[in-house]
Amino acid sequence: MLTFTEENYLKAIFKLSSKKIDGVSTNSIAEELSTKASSVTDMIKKLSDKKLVKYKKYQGVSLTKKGKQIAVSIVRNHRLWEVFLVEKLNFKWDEVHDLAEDLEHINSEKLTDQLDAFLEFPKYDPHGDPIPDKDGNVYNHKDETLADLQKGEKGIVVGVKEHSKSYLKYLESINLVLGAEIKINDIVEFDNSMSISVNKKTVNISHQASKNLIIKK
Amino acid sequence: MLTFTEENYLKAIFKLSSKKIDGVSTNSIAEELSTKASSVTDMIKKLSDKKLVKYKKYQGVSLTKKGKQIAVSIVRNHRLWEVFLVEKLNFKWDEVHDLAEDLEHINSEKLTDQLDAFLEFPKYDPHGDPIPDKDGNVYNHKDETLADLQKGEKGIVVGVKEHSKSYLKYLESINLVLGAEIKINDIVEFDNSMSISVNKKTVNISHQASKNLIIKK
DNA sequence: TTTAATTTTTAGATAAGTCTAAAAATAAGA
DNA sequence: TCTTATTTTTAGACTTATCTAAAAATTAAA
Repeated sequence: MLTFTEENYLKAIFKLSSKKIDGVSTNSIAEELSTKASSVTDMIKKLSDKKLVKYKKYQGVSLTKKGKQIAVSIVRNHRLWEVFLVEKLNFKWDEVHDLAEDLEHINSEKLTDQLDAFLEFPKYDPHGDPIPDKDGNVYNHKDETLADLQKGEKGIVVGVKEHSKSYLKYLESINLVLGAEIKINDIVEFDNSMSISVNKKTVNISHQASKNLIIKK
Repeated sequence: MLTFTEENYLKAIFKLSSKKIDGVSTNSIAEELSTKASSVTDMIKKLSDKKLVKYKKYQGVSLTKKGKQIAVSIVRNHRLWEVFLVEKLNFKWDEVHDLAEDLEHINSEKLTDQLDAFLEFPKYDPHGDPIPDKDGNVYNHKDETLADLQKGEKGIVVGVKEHSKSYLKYLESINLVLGAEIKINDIVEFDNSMSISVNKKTVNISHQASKNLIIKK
């Protein structure tokens, strides 16, 4: 059995791995977990002893098959709990992350599978992130964002690339929730801000905001 | 914020307090938590510093108002999660304890209250133990057990005093579940075992088993 | 390619929770 | 009451996860 902390390291390495092909750096893990590089080195040695990560000094780190399995199952837990909190307990999409961070560490395959069934096997969490299936397969959205659309094009909101409370609250306030239909009215060339239509209302949205909204055409 | 361990100590002291009027002994806490008396002494000092327990050397320990509040809220969490696991996720009553031991430590008043509402404000957990309300009030069953009934009397199963897997499984195998109606056919004077009727079937039950089954006449 | 900057690792310390073994206090028995 | 037995506490040590500060390795720049 792994500690809470060990599991969080695996999850962090998994998250960072998806962005980089080669080994993940000590520093990036430290930043992801708000800790120090020296602490990361210590922990990586431990995870390496347990054959959960591949590690060579100064060369970065990557997950072994076993380590990846564990990381994915934690992500699966996390996202299923988020669905539960939003769908069943009426939480808002900006309120569930911290609770799911705790709930994800409750390790019981039966619990996870029963929860999955109870929620009727959801494919995505409340932020549009894909929920890994029982075998650990994850089907990510294509990385097309609102910022990639041209004037006149239409799209549907399917996810977010930024999960901060403030961003999520902002999106909700202008009805940019999952499933919302968007039409691009205009793009300001100067700062790439957009005038868009959502729910028959027109709003302006900054580039900073539009490039974090995942869209399906 | 308290650690997992600190919370477990408070819960243990709360449990033991309900059986004794004066201070709870170091040894009994050690036994309850499967740890050593010396560890208990150390932790009690810490909890005392935090004003969660009243403690005088060699005189045992008792919860302060604040300590009791925390303990009760953990018990509330525990029992609500047990209801969730049984009612919503189809767990058996002998499978939920360990999971609830983990889930109970997720501290969020909102989570607890929303869960309570989602479950439609249950009064008892799957073992018949009362669920403390939001204000910390607990309404225990009268301590009348099957062993207290006389020949010819009838009763309804409302709870158990022993929570082991083996006992719970055994009860279920003879249909002695919450709500079951029992009639005492006969009592063997020699060993106080009983012949009883449940669901129109007749079974024999030992004194050891009957004295742990809480009954309402 | 040699020096400078950055990243990573080591060394040594700290805090939490635990343990064993021994000392101190309390309770029980003759 | 005095001695023995039991309970509780103290002392010192260990483990896990963390930190700071300094050393080592790698990368970047002149």
